[in-house]
Amino acid sequence: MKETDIQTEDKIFEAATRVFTEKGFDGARMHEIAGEAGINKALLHYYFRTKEKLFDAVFSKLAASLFEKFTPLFRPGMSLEEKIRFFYHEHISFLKQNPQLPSFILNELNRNPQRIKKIFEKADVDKIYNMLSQQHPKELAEINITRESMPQIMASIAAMSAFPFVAKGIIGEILQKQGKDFDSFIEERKEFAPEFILAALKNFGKSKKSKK
Amino acid sequence: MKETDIQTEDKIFEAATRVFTEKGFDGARMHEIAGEAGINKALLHYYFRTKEKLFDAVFSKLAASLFEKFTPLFRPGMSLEEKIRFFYHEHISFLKQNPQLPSFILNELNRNPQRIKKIFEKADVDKIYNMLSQQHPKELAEINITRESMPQIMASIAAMSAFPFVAKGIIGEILQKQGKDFDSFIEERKEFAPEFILAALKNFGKSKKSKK
DNA sequence: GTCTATAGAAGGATAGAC
DNA sequence: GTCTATCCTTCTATAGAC
Repeated sequence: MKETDIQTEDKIFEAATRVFTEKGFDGARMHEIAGEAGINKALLHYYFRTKEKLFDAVFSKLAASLFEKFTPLFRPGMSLEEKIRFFYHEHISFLKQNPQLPSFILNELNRNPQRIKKIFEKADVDKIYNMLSQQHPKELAEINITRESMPQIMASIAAMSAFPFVAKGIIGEILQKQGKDFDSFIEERKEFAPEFILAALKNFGKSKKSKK
Repeated sequence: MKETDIQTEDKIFEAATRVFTEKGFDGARMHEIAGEAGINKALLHYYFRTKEKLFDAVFSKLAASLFEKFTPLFRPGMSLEEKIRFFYHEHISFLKQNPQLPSFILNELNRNPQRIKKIFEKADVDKIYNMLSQQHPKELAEINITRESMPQIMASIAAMSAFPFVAKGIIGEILQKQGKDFDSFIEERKEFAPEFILAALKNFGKSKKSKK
């Protein structure tokens, strides 16, 4: 019966993923998850014991899948500019398939700061800066990216792709009045975001240098 | 007794504001709001009848206060560049005092799309574009802002100030490892955001034009 | 207007049969 | 492993005294 075990556990996990991402921890109901999975409430507890544990399993996996998408930025063999274009293309395509993901993750992370530490021994800006400056020493110097300015720049890069999804409600509504829709806005964004960031970085580097 | 009525109603409203912004609608508990207000659960219902109605009152006011901050962008007498600098300074200062506001508003807006329409008869990008192009015809042309590119640009401008607060959990954690803190990151951002956006707009306009 | 007490519903979790 | 039935707690909301 190992087969069915795994099948059921997976069904539960997928149902929980849907319900939790849509409603959040507080808004999700165990009986709704059971319904989505086509099984019974008691079985949820049989497999995952508590709501909290079920949530943790779902959250950890989703958080990992989200942040994993940043790794291409550190793969060698591409110029910085290529990496940025490639990153946005991949990242936004992924988010388009999972539009509630950024909201969900960022929110639960704000509510439960403890969760952060579990996942983020990795998220060390200094390491990221070291890797980038090894791979792109000239480019970073040219556009004036320093260890100091890294957090501001990284936050801005992430903002360009994640924010539209976090603000999907309003943006969708606004677009609708223009006779446009969210999906084509997002499609455009795959091009717009990297162009915008590259333009900013080029000019930003220049203005900083000329001041000195 | 009108005096005390208003005092109590205000106390409830303020307590509800704190609890709802911190925990969201689903996470908030009426008895916690009552406790925060220093009164009794029954009194909440006496003044606001239901949790839903109390939430609506709080939400409407907060959403209005948040989006109100965008109006300086349409006040005449400033160059576009000055407006952008001024906007970020004011907006980020405001958010620094109310760091959970963007998360709260955007989230509840995603969960309850009906709410949007109540508040946003105003949010019409075309109107905004018309106002801006009347006040800054040359400047807009120079940096190549068109009716078409408005949504992308507006989303990017909003992202630069709102996103750091939405992602406060992670960003704070990452900064901590560098021996920095979120507040000084935000303080820096008042300068960084406008410089970054202005740099992007300048260069973005150029690259688009030179392609044609 | 404000309180105590409580109704009534819903949620998470478990016991026990199959 | 899966189900039904049920316990226990918590939550929103109301009744009724003061």
